[in-house]
Amino acid sequence: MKLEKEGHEKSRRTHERSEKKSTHSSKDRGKDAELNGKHRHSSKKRPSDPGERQQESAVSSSGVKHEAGEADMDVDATADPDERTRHAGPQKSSPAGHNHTLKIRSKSCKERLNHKEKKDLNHEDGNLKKERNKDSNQGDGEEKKMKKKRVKEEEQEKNQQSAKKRKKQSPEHDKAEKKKVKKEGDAGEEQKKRERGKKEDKKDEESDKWKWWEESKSSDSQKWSRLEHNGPYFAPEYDPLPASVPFYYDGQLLKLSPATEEIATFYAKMLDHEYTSKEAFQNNFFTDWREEMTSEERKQIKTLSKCDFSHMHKHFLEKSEERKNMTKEEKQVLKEESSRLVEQYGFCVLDGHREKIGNFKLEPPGLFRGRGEHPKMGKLKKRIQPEHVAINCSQDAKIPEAPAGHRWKRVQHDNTVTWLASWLENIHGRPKYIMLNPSSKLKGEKDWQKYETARQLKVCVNAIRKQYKRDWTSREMKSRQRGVAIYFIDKLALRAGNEKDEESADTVGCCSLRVEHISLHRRLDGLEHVVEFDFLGKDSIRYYNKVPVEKQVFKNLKLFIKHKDPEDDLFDRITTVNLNKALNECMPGLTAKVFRTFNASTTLQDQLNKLTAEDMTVEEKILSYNRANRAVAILCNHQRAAPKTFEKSMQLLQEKIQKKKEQIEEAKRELKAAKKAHRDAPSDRCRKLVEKKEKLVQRLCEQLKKLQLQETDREENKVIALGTSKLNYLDPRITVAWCKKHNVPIEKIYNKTQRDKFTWAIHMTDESFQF
DNA sequence: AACGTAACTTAGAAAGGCAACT
DNA sequence: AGTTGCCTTTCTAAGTTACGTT
Repeated sequence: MKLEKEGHEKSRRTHERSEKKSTHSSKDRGKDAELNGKHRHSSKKRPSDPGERQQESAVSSSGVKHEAGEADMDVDATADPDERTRHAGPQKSSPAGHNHTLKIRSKSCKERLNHKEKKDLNHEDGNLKKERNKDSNQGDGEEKKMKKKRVKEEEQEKNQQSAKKRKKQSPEHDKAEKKKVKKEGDAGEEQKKRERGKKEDKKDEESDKWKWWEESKSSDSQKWSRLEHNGPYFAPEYDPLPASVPFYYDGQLLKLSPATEEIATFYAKMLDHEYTSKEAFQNNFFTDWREEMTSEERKQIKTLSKCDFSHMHKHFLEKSEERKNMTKEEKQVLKEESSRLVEQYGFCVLDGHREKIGNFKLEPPGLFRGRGEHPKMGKLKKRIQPEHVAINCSQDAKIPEAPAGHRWKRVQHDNTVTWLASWLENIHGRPKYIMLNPSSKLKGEKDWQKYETARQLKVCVNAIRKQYKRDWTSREMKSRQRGVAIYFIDKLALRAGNEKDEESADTVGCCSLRVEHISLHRRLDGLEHVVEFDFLGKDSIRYYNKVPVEKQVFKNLKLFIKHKDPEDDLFDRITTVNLNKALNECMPGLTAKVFRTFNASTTLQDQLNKLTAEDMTVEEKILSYNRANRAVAILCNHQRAAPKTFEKSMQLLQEKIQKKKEQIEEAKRELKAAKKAHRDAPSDRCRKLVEKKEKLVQRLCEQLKKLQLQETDREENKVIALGTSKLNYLDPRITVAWCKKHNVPIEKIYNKTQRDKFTWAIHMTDESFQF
């Protein structure tokens, strides 16, 4: 009974969600659920105790048993990463039509659903029997918690110690650290430092760098011992428009108050962006704008369409033109100014080392631009005042000075977090932070750890795959759904897919997939059991993919969608929370996103091994690397808008190719003629001419090949973004090892920023590294 | 458990800058 | 010298996950 109710609970939420215009708060939803679900128990809680569940399940059916047998015989399709890359990936999309179908969600089918779904699930649940493994790890979890607490306390005590005398590891980190630090003892460390000192003046930049990866890893919860910085840089005050730039309302000249004018300029600057043509954008903007007006202005300005921003718009175009046309000297002055800013605000001192800050500039006010169909697009992002900003630094540090006449919201000394300053953005009311640059120790160490976790998954992934395949035939619906969900996450590198509120764009990940996002094809394009995915993921990027799946998965999906409406959750019994909990029990530190890292890095390693040959030129090797990189980007669905100049530059390239072809034709004709001449009247001169022409043809053919390669490369890259995976998913040690092994200069693969971020990997990796 | 929130990672667009072409 | 096209950097939105509270 409860199981069935459990399912309703989540489906119910989706229904409410589709009623975008309704004013229901999330709290109301619960109430509704109770009212409408007459047949259900009134309790909303989901069963937590497996024992509780046992009683609810009824007799097993032969059907389920049968299925179980089949599943065991299924082959592991996931094992072949090649297959994975082949299937995953964006196809040419028709976003307009797509959005249309996705957006239309029927409005109210609560009753219908309740009834239907209940009936069906009832049936299925009747077939579910006692859980096989009823060992709950609850006790285990408790213990872990306690242990963590103890460790935390221990760490707090050690807080006072200085950075250089790094404490020995707490028991929790023992394992990880042994792996990482086996090389150097403290003595070696010291020696190295001294040596470094000697070289100091030779290579300023090099010697200055903190080789934190050569030190033993510091604790997990204590992020620093000492932290000092100069606070954030505030956006410059608003500089009012010159009187020569008019604003008209309904044909009448209107002098706006500075505050009102400032907001008007935000809109004016965006006038030729398609954003401003959207109704939601206009409404949100206008509402927020009016709120900031003086009462006088508010009385006058009532309709956005009567506002004439065109002069402002023109003014800003001219200004940017001016900026472009500045002389070198003027540009130089600006450059120096900005580097002074970096000098003053761009760095902090963390545990005695100067570290780069990532975003030391506070976000300036402006209009919020969400991605996709964001309901809040166009809203006013307010100016951040010092009174909104919290500062985090160490107790003994000099507290950054707030701008004259202002004070900070608060100053804290919390070394369990990494941020230097934080504030609440006013659009969603969520905190934002000023944190360190990716090249910093704090970020680097975490990054390293991430890849180590992914490598751990490599060790136990087979067991996990076995487990989720077992779950496909579980007698418990929840387990089946979890099994299929983890399978998707593993095979397709889907994101976890948290629930979202209506205040954001309607995008989904694995756990939040709805019935409407998949279609099942018993047979498609000569393949069996094909699932067609079509949904908007993070950043409203479309995921479209047709994937053949195991028969048992297919059967399960059919079961999951039975009697559900398109806008119901596909996985109505699971959430990211309990999915991650289950994963964590398989392997400490394992969560859904680890699969993405793991599969991405594994794919890169495999592809590199496969695509690189010793006899290749450096250029060819780089091409191979990019191909491998692209396989990963496709797997992770990293897309970009096609470059604006794509068609044009493609055409240019094709013209070049055409020309080359013509050249080849001509050269061939000449060759033929030369050969004929040589046959008719053999001579040394003729023979040489033939040779010369042969070489020419050969050379031209090679050039053609290169161009054509470039063409396919560019075509394939049209909507694929390689950067994201390179920066976030691919263990840099794979790349470094590959470069060393194949004598490819690292600069050809990583640009400056990337080298900075991955300095640790570049220093510590030798060519034998395998992910 | 459910919920809310904090902290941190991941993401694509836009701006900026630079070098190769015309 | 101006233009074009590509790559890098900056910006900040949008995810995930951990954790505390109710």
